[in-house]
Order: sequence, then C-alpha cells, then structure tokens
Amino acid sequence: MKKELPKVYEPQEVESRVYDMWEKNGCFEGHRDPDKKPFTIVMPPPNVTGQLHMGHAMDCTLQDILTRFKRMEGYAALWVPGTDHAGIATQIKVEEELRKNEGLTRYDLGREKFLERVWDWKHKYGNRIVEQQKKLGASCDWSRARFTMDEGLSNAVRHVFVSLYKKGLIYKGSRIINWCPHCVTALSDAEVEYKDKPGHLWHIKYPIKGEEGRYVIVATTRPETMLGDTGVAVNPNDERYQDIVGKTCILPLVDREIPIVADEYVDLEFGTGCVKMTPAHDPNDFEVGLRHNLESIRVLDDNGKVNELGGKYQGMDRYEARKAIVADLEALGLLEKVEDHQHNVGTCYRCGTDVEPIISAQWFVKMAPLAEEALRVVNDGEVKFVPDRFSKIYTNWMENVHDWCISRQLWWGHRIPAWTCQECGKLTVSETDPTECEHCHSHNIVQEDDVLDTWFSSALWPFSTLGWPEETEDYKYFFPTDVLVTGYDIIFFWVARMIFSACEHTGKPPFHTVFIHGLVRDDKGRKMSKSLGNGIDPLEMANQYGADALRFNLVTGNSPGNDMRFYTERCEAMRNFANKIWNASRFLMMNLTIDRCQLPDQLELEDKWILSKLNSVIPEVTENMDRYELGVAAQKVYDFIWDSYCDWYIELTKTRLQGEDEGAKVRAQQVLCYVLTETLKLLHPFMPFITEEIWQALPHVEVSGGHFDGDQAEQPYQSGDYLMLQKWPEYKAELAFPEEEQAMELIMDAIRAIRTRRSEMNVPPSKKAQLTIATGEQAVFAQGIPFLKRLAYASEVHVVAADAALDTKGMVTAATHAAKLFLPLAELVDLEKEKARIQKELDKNRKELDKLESKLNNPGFVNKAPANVVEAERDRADKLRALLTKLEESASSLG
RNA sequence: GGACGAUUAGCUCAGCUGGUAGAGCAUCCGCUUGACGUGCGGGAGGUCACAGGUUCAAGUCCUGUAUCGUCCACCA
Repeated sequence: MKKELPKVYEPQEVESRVYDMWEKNGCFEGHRDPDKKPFTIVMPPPNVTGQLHMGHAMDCTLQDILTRFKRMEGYAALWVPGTDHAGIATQIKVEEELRKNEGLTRYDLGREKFLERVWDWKHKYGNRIVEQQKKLGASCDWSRARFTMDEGLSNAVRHVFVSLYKKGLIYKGSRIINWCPHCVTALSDAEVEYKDKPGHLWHIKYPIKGEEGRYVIVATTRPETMLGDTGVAVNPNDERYQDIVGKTCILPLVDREIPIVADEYVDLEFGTGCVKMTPAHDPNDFEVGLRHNLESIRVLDDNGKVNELGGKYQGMDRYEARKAIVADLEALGLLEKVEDHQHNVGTCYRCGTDVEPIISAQWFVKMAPLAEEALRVVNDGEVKFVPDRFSKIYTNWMENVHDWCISRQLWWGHRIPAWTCQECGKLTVSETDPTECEHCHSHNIVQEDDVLDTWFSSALWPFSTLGWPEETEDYKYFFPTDVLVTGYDIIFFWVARMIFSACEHTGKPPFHTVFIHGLVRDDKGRKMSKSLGNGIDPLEMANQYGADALRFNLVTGNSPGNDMRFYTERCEAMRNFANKIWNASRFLMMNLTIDRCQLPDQLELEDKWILSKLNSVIPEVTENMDRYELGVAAQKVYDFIWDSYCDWYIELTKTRLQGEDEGAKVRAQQVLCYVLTETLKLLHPFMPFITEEIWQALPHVEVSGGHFDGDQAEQPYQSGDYLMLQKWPEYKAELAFPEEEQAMELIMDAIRAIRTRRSEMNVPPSKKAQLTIATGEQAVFAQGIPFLKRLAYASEVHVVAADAALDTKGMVTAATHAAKLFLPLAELVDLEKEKARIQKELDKNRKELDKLESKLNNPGFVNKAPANVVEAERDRADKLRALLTKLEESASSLG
C-alpha cells in the first residue's frame, strides 16, 4: 500500500477536513459512562460578540490539550463550550453601532426595542468566535454549548439571586460605589483599574466662621468635589489644630457652613493635615461622615456633570468644573498653592474613563460569610492552583474582600428579579415573575430596572451549564468539574466567584484544579491591545503556519503562569516541525509494503534502541502532562521525533529498507510504523490535525489496540477509527532494552566522532574512507558496520581487538571511550594541527577527569551521596580514563 | 506600603523533587546524503544579576542587595 504524500505539508486543507470528520462523527461528544471516570472542563466563555485573540488561542489550546489527553487516557472527557453575554461590552458595541448608523441612542429606542437589537447582534456575530475556536481544533462538545442568557442559565441566575436574598446575603443599600460616567453604570471593585497618573494637589483656604482672616487650608486632588463638602477633618492628636476643632468654616463658592471635626482617619503627615470631607464622593469621607453625622451631598450626576446642587457650575463636566473652580478660587485669593502630585486614579476596565466614587443605591452580595468556605477549600487543598503561587493571590483577595456590587445600570443582562410595591414600598424577590406584592398583595408592583453584573452569571458557569439547579444526569455525572483553565487576570472576576458560588449553592467546590496561564505579549513584551494595534491575529497565524504550529508555539517555550512573548519566527519553527513529521511519514509510506502493522518477533539492535527510547519517553510525557507541565511534555515529544526518530532511527533503517533481505525490510517497516504510531498518539493533544491526518493514512497498529474495543454498541464510533480516540501509550516492560540501547549508543558515539573529524578536515560526504575500529566491544561494532558505512561515510569497516597491532602511521584518528577509530586520510592531515587538536581534547578531558577524581576522592561525597550517584560518577570517570588512554595513544603515534 | 514574578548563550526562553548547563532563532563551516534545504552534518558562543549562607555537591534551597515587571492596598 504505497502512498505518495505531497512533499510539503499543507495544513489549511487538512485541518478543515479533519475537523469536519471528527465533528460529524461525534468524536467530541461527552458520554456519561458508568464504567469510566468523568473528566470535565468548562470553557471560560468568551464574549459572545468577541473575536478570538491570542489570549483565547492559548487558553483554548491548553484546554484542548488536557481534554484530548484525558480522553485518550480513557476518561469520559467533556469540554463544555459557551459564550458570555458580556453586559457592558456588548451593550456598548451595539450602542455605538446604533449611533453610527442611525444616530440614535438606546433611550430613543426604548428598552424592549433596544434589547431586540442586541439579540439580533448576538445572532449575527455570536457564532463567529465559535467558528474561530473550531479552527484551532477545539474538541468541545458543541452540542452542549451554552450562553449565559439561555433560559436554563437565566433560571439558575434567578434561583441563586432569590436564594441569596432569602439568606440575607443579597441586599440593596446606598453606598459609595465606583461609577463610570461613560458607561453610566455602577462597577464592582474588581472592575476598577488603578493607574498612576500625574495630577495636582490643590491647597485651598476655607475661611473660618467668625474669625476674619483665619483659614483652614485643605489639600485635594479633586477640587470640583468641594461643591459637595460637608465638613473638614483634622487628626484629634494634631496640635496645630486643637483650637479649631468644633468650629465652623465657610465653604467657598458655595457659602455653606461646614463643621470642623476630629477623626483618626486623617494623616498628620500628609498635605496640610486638614482634609475636606465629601461623603457623597469619597469612600473614606463617607465613613468619616457616618461617624460625625455629616450630610452627604451628591453634586455629580450620572454622566459626571455637576448637578443642580452645584450652583453656577451646574451642567459642567467634572473636569470643566475643576478648571472653573480652581480659577474662581484663585480669583478670590483662596488658592494657597498648587503642587504636582502623582496619584492613583481608578479607571473603568471597559472604557478607561476615570471612575467617580458616587453614593448610590445598589444591590450587593454580602461577601464575608461566603468567603469563609471559599477560603477553606483552597487552604485545605480541595482546590489547588497551578502554579501554586496563585493560591496566595486568591486567598489574599478573599480575606480582604468587600461586598460585591452586582447591580448595573444597563439593559443587556439578567434583570434583577426584584419588584418594588408602589403601595407599601416593600420588595418582592421571586424566581418567577410575581403578580402581586408578597407583603400587601397589591398588584401595583414594578420590577427593578437594573441588570446583574455579567460575572454574576458566569460565577455559576461550572454548574449552570450542566443543568443545575435541575438534578440533571449531566450535572450528576460531570459535576464537580476537574480543571479550570484561565489567565491570572480573571482570578478575582471569575475564579474566586465561581468557587464561592459553587460552594454555597452546590455544596462542593466547582473544580479541583485551577490551571493558570499568563498573558500573550507582543515581541517587545507589551500587552497586545487594540489601541496599540500590536495584536497578532491567531487565525492569521493558523492560516499561514497551521493551527498545529500555532498551538505548539503557544504551549512550548514558557512555564505555567508566566507571560509569553509571541514570536512569529517560533510559529515558523513549529511549522517546520510539522513538516518534519509529515516528511518522516511520507518516507515511511513510500517504503511501505505492508498493510498491517505489528511489532515483529525479531528485533535488530537499532529497533531495540528506538523502542527502548520510546518506552522511556512515554512515561516522561505522561508525568509532565499530569503535572500540567505541558510545555515540557511537548518538548520531549518534539525531541524524540526529531532527534531520535528522524535523525537517527529513520537513517538507521535505510540500510534494511534499501537492502535485499525482504524479511528485514518488512521488519524495519513494522518497527518504523509502530514507533511512529505511538509517537503520533503522544503528539496528538498538541498537534491534533497533522497527527490524525497521518494516522488515518497509516496501517493501524494492532499491538496497543483502542480502549473502545469490545462490545460497546452504543458507541458512535468504531475502535481504531480515529487517532483522537486511541488509547494513550503506556510503558511496556517487554519493550525496555537497556543493554541494546547502550550498545547502540556506542555505535552512535563512533559515528558522531567520525563526522566531527571529517567535518573539521572538510571532507565531503561523497569522499568515502576506510574505517578501522579498535575496540573491546567487537561484537557491538560488528553489528554497527552498515550504519558506519552509511552514516560515517565508510567504504569498508574493519573491527579489530583493542590491543590489535595496527600500522596507523599518518592515519586520522578519533576516539570514543569505547573505541579508537582510524581513517586513512593521511593526505588531508596537517600533522601540527592534528597534534594541537588532540592536545586540546586531552586537556579538556583531563580537566574533567581531575574534577571527577577529586570528587570521588572526597570521602564526604562517597559516604554521603546516594549510591547510584556515586556509581554513575565512577562510571563516567572510567569512561573518561578510557578515552584519555586512547587519545594519548593517538598523540604518541603522531610522534 | 504589602505580595509575587523575572534576572541563564547575541535574542526569546526551558531547566520538575539539589548530582556532567539546554532548546528555538541568529551566527560560522561544510553538504544536489533517494523523506524533508520548512532539510542534513559539524562548530563557536554561558564565572546561570550580585553578596553571603546551608550542603560532600547550588542555576536549583535559605538570607540579603540591585534592576525590571505585575498584582493588591492607598494619604485628601
């Protein structure tokens, strides 16, 4: 069954065809199988109208690798995909579109009509990111795809809201919250990004009432908030201001009389030691205000403009008002001084606008009681972070968590299921839309306008996607899930909230492992962003180099949790790797005369070598996968394929494949095929497309079989149909050949030594030379003759005893610890150069041996080091001594 | 102010529980080697940031310092 493959691997065509094949044949479906253990991953749902970026690509790749690996290991693997309605992000997009195309705002349309538009938008673009994930090879069970605003998930949201409300863990209250004047909504603490910005510290004089010419000087970074000042605070221990505490000052521009109070909150060292109090616009002032009964006067409206309480400044934007106020103060001679001042400004994580702390009536989740269990499960190891250092970030946050502001003044999202009675003013909170007030039974009830924070619904994702609160079969079988894969940037937003939500509502942590990865940055180490325009489109990379190459790039060359720089060159290198595998397979198929592939009974030295190498790489890969060291695992497969299989084993088999012995030819094919097949399995999680494509073309190996063998009529696939459903390779004791492995290495050492010598002398491969090997391992080298001929360019090979009398005058020599090698290339030898070379090699190895011997003569080492380490060092010393002897002989023979 | 990460070849990074410093790219030399030039063979290039310590043995563990980066908190 000879097959000819194209010379260069063309991923584009292969990938879509292979993906369709998998999908059509149900390969991605998770099946509840009582005989198997489940393995479940829920995908962090991307924004429904989003586009796939490099971060998604990495996230997706890691999850796919884990899922494919576990699936092959025999788990009932399920990867649940889905999308998030992404409240603010999506609403902003649709509003922008609306303004651009029709010049309308959402208010022009009204809530209902506007939401129709958003749904239209969702239907139009919602599938885009799914298609993009498919391009990357995501083996999700698309039949179980969910959207956070699906009916089921919405029910879960309502169920949770009501349940928390009834437990007193959700409440509505007036607090200082973070307000984005651009998005016109409240934000949670997590949604505020603090940025260091240059600003000023304005020192303003507030006249003291009844004391002409006397002032309190306050320092502020936000002068416009003075319109809402209702007090001035000093530290009670501040000797400078003992006498003014209790007095009143006149708020300039507003002419309000405000008290001077003493509060520990004030820092004696900072500014003037006097702080203006604006309880409606500063969280600390709010607290102080509560202690001293200061009034809260909110002077900014929802758009960040001064409101009707701001007198002549009404209608000005907060920054306009700032300028005007400063100018007016200066005109009045009340501006003492202005200092440059670097300070941290909170900004909206969505739009970057400076966040305004504003007092506002919002809904909150009471966090303290929920945090307790969420901390316990991590502290007790029921939920582990990989790498572990992130658990500290998590616990630190959870220990200091504030109540979570969950209401958003948006329309797109889960509307808060609370109704206010217009008669008695009380709230009715209900899972199903109520028809009357539960307190006074009035029918005159109005639902809250606000919707819930997007993250409120994503917090339920690991169980809501599986059918909860219904006790569905899926929920019972697949929950709790196993691993959550995500970037460290959403530990607070999402991971923390999933953990406390699952603990609270299902009684179990949602997963046992949180596998954290870093950010993908550009080649200069900058975050990829739209504004910088430095984003690299993963799909473009996949198109150009293949999804497999992109995946391999994203998973190798960095360690878990660390950021990675994206280099296109690395994609190229991985594309080359894919091409290498392709050509190795092409070579095999060109030489294939068999249509069944099992290991032959008779194995040659080189067969045992490669099988033995394969046998040790299998557990290494598996162990690294188990430890989430996916990059290390991938690297091991890479090295095995390129070095061991391609550069050595394939070359070694050519002597048989191109020989006359038909039996030997077939046996070589069988081993080649077996090893390649097993290797394709190891590589499959990382490079699913090319491995499947090649595997489909190969005669399938009977030795390992699939784990879907046997009587499983309900299985939608047949054993052996797809590589992605094959059994993950295992170590096989009967295929470990340590002695042959070592023997083969002796031959390989000799080949390398000869190549080096020839290369140093610029002897082209076309110039063959006789080779004489003096060795104590004659039998081994006798087996190596064909390899030495082919790979060390020997015309003839003579293997003689180590102590054989040889006329080696003028011969080129090379040495390994096991053999002396002689090449009759006398005419090419520069005697002086040759001497120098040998001397250099002698020096190097003597130095090495000296180091070793002093180590071995150190009683501390011999007595305290483990026996196997000592043994290995002794062995190494022996080999060095043998090599030195041979080098010395060579030196002396040169005279 | 706290916490964390990084510092290893020219560049980007691996190096897991201490036991002979690695890869990719770049570079230099050679190669129409019957799978692959997206390749093959060979080479050069590193006092593992610095200073101490633990140990028979430290890139790896501990302490401190420096530089860069990230997160959290926050003084108007």
